[in-house]
Amino acid sequence: MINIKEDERLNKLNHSCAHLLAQAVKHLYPQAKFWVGPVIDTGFYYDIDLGDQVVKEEDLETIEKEMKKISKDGKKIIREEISKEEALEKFKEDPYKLDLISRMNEEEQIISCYRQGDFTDLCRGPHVETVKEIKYFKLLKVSGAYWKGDSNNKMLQRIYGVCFEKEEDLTTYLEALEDAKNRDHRKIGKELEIFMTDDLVGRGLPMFLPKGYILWQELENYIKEKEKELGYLHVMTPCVGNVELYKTSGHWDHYKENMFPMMEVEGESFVLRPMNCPHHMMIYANKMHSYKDLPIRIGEIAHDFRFEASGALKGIERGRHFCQNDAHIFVTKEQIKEEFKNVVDLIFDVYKDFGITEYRCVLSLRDKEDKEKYYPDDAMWDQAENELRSVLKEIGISYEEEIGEAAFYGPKLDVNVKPAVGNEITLSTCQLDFCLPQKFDLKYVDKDGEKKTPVVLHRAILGSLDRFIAYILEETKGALPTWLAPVQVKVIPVSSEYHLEYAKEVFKTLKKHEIRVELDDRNEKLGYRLREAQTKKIPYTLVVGASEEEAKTVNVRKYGSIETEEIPFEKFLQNIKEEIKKKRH
RNA sequence: GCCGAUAUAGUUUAGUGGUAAAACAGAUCCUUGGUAAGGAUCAGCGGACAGUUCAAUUCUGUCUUUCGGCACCA
Repeated sequence: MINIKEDERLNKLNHSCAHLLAQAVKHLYPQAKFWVGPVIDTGFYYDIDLGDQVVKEEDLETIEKEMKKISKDGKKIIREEISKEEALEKFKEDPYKLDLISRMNEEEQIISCYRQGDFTDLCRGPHVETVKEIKYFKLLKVSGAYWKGDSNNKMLQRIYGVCFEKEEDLTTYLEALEDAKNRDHRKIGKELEIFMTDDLVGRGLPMFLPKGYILWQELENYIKEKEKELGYLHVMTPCVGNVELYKTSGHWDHYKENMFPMMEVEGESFVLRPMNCPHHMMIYANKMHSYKDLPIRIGEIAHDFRFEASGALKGIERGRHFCQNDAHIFVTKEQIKEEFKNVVDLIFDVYKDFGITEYRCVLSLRDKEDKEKYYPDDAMWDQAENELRSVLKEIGISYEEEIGEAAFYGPKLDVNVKPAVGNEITLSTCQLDFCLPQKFDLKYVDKDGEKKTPVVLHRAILGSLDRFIAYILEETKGALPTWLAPVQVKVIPVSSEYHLEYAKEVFKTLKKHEIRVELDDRNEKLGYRLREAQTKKIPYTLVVGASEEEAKTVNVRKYGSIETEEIPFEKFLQNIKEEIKKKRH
């Protein structure tokens, strides 16, 4: 989909459209005060304070009409420059504008405004020449948005829209939005019976259905195999822990808001764990380690529970229970660089297998000013941040640094992707931690016989299995690669009366070779049964009738293709087994 | 959590101040077929709790769910 912010002409057009929106809103709601109206990747929005009034979805049409009216009127958009003093005087009734002016650089004494007819807005520009050029636009949605993005602040009204040069571009864009909705994992997950939710079970607590659990197990086995090859040791730990465990780790202080409330039983207090780092710390502490043992890599497909804000829940992409593909790697300070590189290599090795090519790497660093959130050890932080940075540079992946995004215990690398609908999500993460090992007083005996504290790398490659499944459902639109498909082959006898025996033979042989196969011997028309195999996105459909029975062949149709091929059954069996074994994109 | 919307059959949707419709899926029967929907019959529905009303699925309120955003985040 086109990125509007990065296209020079569209950027200008959308920015001007935001002004047009503001002008229309001012006509309809004279009390309106305006905050900012930036261009974003998907169009533009404007944040507006309407006092006690609220814009509803049904009002968008009225606003659009007013915008069209102003556009037709065709006023010129005129740039005006005034001094800072003049601006302060001109907008003295408008606290939002005053805020914007006061945030400008000391040196900036000249302030530019754009005027169109009866409306003037503070703005750097650039804009199109006249409002007449703003013709093919649509207001998409309205919502609340906190002023300056801070939930302690007042909530303003945000109206989203998009504008194009040509009508057909707008139509194409709106169709693409619809298309994205059809790719949404919540829709596909329901259609293909991957997972379900139920009010009675509870909000944000999805359940995997038989077909979904097959997918789940394949992914679990896949990643565990990879990890085993790399020297990971897998463990299993309980989902409930004594609250003292989390007080020791510091999570109780830093993370309580996101945890289910404490359970008090027989004088003891327990919590549902939001993560399993502390459990793995205790596993490390279970015995004395030598420097020769490090790195020690402890992995777990771990069930965790987080009390996510109700508005944040989103199918299996974000629930209150999820399963992390988690591991904690205990290393010496000297090993940080190499092991971090190993993890990054593993991430991209996995991405290659799944054909994931569109992602954004973020190096999350601490905010040096925020003394409260982050573990206070500047030397450690500096060292850690520098080492991660140097590994990323060495490997040569492009990344962005974000200040203040680090975990309280250390800096991290996040790999983010865009879902079909909604904001960017983190798929993989690797976090450096020099804090927990100290809190749990972990030690290893070094060469010189001295006890030293290791450093920990927290990492998740598939992130959470739940989220990863959501992601690949959207990427594949539900047409999963054969090795992941819950049903890999559908066998359809042309006639259940005459060809059933051979069909059963094919079915049984495939089953014996652990191919996930279904036999459709229902008394339905062939076309009907074929259609169903296609809508369920089954990778291979085998039609068998008289000629196939005679020649011991199968008529193969691959999902998404209308071509068919008659090949010896033995050959098909061999091919599919090889394909599944490869597990490659 | 906040702002707004939303809730009808297993699913996707229609409709109504007088107890509800269709398609697909399901069951039974007929149909015996060559690459995306053969036919007939049957069964199945108003998120919860209040209020207004002779009468509420329909109007109002509260709660809950889901969705779009904000904030938060694997």
